[in-house]
Amino acid sequence: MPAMQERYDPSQIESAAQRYWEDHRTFEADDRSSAPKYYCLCMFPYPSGRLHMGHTRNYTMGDVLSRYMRMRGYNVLQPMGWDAFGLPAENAAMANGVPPARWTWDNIAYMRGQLKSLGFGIDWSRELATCSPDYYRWNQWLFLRLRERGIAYKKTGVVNWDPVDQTVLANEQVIDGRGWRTGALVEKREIPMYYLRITQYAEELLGAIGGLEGWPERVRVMQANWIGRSEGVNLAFPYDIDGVEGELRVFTTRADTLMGVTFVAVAAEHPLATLAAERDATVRGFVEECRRGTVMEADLAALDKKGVPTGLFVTHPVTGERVEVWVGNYVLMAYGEGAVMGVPGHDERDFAFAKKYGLPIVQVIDVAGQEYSTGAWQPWYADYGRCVNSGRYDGLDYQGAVDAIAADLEAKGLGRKQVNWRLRDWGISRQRYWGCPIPLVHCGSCGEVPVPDDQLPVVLPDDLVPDGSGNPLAKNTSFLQCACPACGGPARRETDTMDTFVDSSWYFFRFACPGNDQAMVDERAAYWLPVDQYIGGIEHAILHLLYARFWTRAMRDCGLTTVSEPFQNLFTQGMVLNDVFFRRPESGRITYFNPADVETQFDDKGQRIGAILRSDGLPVESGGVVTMSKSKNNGVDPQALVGRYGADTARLFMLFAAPPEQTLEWSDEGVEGAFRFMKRLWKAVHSHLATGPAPAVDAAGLDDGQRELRRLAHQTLAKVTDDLGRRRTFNTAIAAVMELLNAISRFEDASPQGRAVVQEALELIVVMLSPIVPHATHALWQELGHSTALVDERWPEADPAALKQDSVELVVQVNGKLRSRLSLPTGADEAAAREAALADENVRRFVGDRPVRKVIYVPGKLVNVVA
RNA sequence: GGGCCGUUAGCUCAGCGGUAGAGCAUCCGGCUUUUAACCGGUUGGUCGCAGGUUCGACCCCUGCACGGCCCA
Repeated sequence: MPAMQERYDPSQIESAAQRYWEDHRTFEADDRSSAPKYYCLCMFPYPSGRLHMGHTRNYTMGDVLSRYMRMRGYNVLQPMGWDAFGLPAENAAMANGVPPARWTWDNIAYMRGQLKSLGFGIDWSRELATCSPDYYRWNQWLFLRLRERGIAYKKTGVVNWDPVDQTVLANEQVIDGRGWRTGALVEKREIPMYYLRITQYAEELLGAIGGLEGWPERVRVMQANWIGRSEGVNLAFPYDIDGVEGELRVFTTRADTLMGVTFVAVAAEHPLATLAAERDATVRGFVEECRRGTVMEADLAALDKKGVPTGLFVTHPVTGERVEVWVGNYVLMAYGEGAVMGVPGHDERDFAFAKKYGLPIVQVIDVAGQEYSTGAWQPWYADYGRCVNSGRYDGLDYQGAVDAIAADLEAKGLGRKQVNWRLRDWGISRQRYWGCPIPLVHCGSCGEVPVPDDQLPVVLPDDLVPDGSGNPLAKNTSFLQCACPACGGPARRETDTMDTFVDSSWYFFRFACPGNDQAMVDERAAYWLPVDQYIGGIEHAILHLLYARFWTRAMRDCGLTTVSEPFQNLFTQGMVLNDVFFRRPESGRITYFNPADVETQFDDKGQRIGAILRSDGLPVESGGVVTMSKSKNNGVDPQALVGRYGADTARLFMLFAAPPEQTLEWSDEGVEGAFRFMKRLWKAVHSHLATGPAPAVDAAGLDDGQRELRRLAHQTLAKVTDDLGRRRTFNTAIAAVMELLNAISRFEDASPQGRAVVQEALELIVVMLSPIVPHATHALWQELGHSTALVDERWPEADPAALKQDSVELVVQVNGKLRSRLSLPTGADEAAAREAALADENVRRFVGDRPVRKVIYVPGKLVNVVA
């Protein structure tokens, strides 16, 4: 072997290591193995053109776990693919006149190269793209199975309609109620769409959250809130308006407050609101205003509560009194019955509403020891208590009142107990081109006909260029025209495509069985699923994960898998932030400058005092630290980083700079620091080797200094093992290795055993860092005299003998304050510790004349003398 | 409006009932035919605020303040 390069040269080291892994097909996973399997999956990217730092961070974490588990002896699968359908490709097509397909495949090719340059241990033989017919044919196939089972069904839904472009807009294409291209006021339109009956699984999806022990608590809470089960009473306020009889239905979780109802409020789209709007211009104006307003709960909650009376009255189901109907801007048609009962005495929102419009407020719940006043809202008004002013329900508690009222309503046919869900069925139709075609045909004589399985896939033409005016599929006769599969007559294909969340709801199954053109999944999926570790951004905590959990169950009920929960463990990594710099000219638009072009200025204490643009030397304003984004021009290009410092430095910095679950603030100094560490490591090995081969460690013959370094090395191994394996805190693992390397450089013992201990410690460092900086460690392992490839090594165990200490230092406190330290032999008992502590000069001084009341002893840690 | 998370050295973070630590930055000193340099040392902390529990609280509890993330 040629002598080791003194200089750390990442580009040469990294291409050599990557070539080795590729030549040896190191990361191609075995579909059957006697070793336990480990399926490590990162959320696949949308092929937007370039990897951003968030991807890089995500995939680095997945790679560390994959490589670590591989060294623990697992049969590891780490695949990668592309979430390749979606709107950005259509936007790019419009901007550049290039078909979405070509744009997408070009992006994939580039980004694949980026991922390879970062050295991720991915099994590329399983790569998939959701825009490929081999993949999406199974979307279509399963859709047809779900349709047969009544899980997929058709009903009308509301879409955003741009009247100028004559096209349907996605929610993100509507900005302040206007179309993003035309600026025209967007209208709501009702059109037929396909839905998946996810609500049929609501109970199961909710109940199973309790079993997701490997998921972050906050994600579980978010999912539970999203599904939103609530128990209550569905009840009716009958009415007779101009001889037309009907019932206004409401759902309430607080039926115990029914006797406190002083009004009811309905959504702007509610039939009674429509009726009132026909007769009253004020109502009509208000309804219009509401329709343009938000449907987001977050906005609703912060909204100024507004309403107008309709002049219509309904009958209270218990008292028979007249109750006026209001239209409220805070009532959602899509939730519950689109109407709520107004109980201003015990609902904060209703209270504010009643105050604003001078509606009566009645106390009907009493909480012991509390004084009720209609003057101002008190938080306890919403608490459970006993009924008052409620006639025959007086004195009942919450459950008693709900039971009694529900029973009375049921007897009258005016209500019953009900479980209500916030979750709604999943609308999957998109009036867009670049997506998976919905495999249906419309025939004049047979109606809607499914495409037979043997004619799947319905292939999306890949040469169309959308122009913004509607779905190009609807104008493409070669796609549109077809023969009816039932009667053979002329028919028209469905032009709606599927929501891209469908594509990502099962890609993890397909990674397990690539290449199967006969079935959606096969027995290989049974081997690999469920995913052992799923890693991705918190922004997918709700929709993607919920849809995947649902789709997996749908596949299960079609007999395709026995798995119900696709993701055993979930890890959500934090986002990557960076400084924002800008100038705002007196007139004109704000301009953002990339932090790479800005120089930060410090005073002589190192405090940041300002920043200037390099190109003109003039100051720029700082906008704080926010998520990297195109709009703020504060992204850092992973490729530039790899080119300048190498993949290992990029990986090291991203893992070291912040705990995995927290946000990471970009710092060029931090990157430099990581690079210096790589050089230091390289040099430490080089200078150690320069003095010739080291003998084996003779554990029994070490002096104190040697034993101490060896103990630190094994302690570090124990910590890093725990940090990578259990705690998943890569930053602390790296910090511990840094400390060990510092200790090695301070260790000046050129004796044979001194050098043996250094050799062992350096080898441990190289092994411990290998999942994190795999390229440099691959090279260093061989420099340290091994003919094996580091990636195929087993993870070592800390030697218990090396960890043992002869003596322990005990902290001695008097009344909880540190006053002294003791060194005692390992295994000294309480009596010895107590005796030594009480004999200590400092302890005696602080205890003084007072009698010792108590001595607290924590073995191996401390003695606390209470006087 | 609600839910969740955070607040420890100038910065980024460890520590989660028992000695307040690391990396980076600063400063000082070396080394160097410096130019993607390196080495040694130094400085730096009412652990957000106020109560409570405890022999003992950065750590547990309560309240408050500030910041972040999420809510078709």
